[in-house]
Amino acid sequence: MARSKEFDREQALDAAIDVFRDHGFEGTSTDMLVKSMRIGRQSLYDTFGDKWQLYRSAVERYATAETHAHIEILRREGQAVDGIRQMIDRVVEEARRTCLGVGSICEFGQTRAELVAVHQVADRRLKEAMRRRIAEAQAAGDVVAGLSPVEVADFLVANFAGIRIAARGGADRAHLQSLARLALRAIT
Amino acid sequence: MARSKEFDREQALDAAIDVFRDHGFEGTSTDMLVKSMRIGRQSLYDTFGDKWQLYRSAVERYATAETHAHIEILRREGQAVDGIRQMIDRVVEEARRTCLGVGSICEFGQTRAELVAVHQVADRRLKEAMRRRIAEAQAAGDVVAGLSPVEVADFLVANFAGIRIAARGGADRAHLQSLARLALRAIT
DNA sequence: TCCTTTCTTGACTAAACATTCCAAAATTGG
DNA sequence: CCAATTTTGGAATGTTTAGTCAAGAAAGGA
Repeated sequence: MARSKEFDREQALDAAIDVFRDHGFEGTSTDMLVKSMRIGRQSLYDTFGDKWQLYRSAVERYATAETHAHIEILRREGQAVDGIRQMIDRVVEEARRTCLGVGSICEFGQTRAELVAVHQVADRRLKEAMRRRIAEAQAAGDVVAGLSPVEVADFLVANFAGIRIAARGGADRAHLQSLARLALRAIT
Repeated sequence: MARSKEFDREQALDAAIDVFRDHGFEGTSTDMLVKSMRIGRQSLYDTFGDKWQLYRSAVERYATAETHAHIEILRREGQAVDGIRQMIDRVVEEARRTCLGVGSICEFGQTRAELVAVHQVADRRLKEAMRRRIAEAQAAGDVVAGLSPVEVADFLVANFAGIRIAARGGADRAHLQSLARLALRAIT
């Protein structure tokens, strides 16, 4: 069991994630992090190395959690197409909070190998699960059969990003729901 | 006519746009700007005010040019649906270069009223032109009649962002073309 | 030619920054 | 209750930053 004195590493990381989501890497200072994480400056450096490693850890943790949440909801429903629908609905519902994945890709593109690796792992995991579920939905006649599951998964993920950017730009819920509806329309 | 000694303000702004596209606002230093723009430090402050005003001017100029390019290609073809198709193709073709519009929305969201205003103007102009062309395509039977032109325009713009993020994340041309194809499929 | 205006250059300031150091306080295991 | 371990917060360090200043070079007009 964890000692009570030591601060909760994952809880602190979650606080860091919140800050990075709102301000990006360059827009976040170590002071902001220390205050939000409610740990001493030295603890931050002892536990996470430096600002960059903390950011990398935050992105990794976020990507893992987000991927897991996606996959979980995707598989929850009996009918594959319902799982897909609920996955999109969830993106709409959560879109008000900035996505750290989108943020880090926007900020760094492919310039940091460490980040690219994190994104690749999450991307592969998510899309593999999606492809299986899409094929299932195709077999059930709920998703158009002429499209490859790979294409469909890529398209949906791109639309997640599109919905999130629209939300960050100020689009309201109805607007986002309309985007989701049309994305779904493309594949059914 | 412009004097020959004075540097070209718009040319310098274009150079600034290039830097901001790649590194964002926070990731760009005034040194980087001065070097890329090939003007003296003092000239930068005299001409553009400060780093933030320069950024705002860059985003505004970029948004205006990008909107204009979109609309121009949208209207070039005789058939409305062909204009729409070519507009999407252009996004795919240019997607390798980071979009400053997407970048600034990602970095600042709605936190800076000055930026929100710039984006709103561009957004309104582009979508108005798109709605007209979409209605035209619907009348010709090339775009599904059951959808409102407003919805379709919003959907396409969101997919532009999705395609651009995918490209920034490393997707190759074939991947982007597939995204474009599916987006078009949703509305035809 | 001289004068005015504009651009450049490099040095400068002052603040913010990430990171390290240190000593005190807190917490735990024994 | 003691000793080892951690956490903390403030001070210190050295770098980077945005922005200013002042002297000089280039150009154009008279």
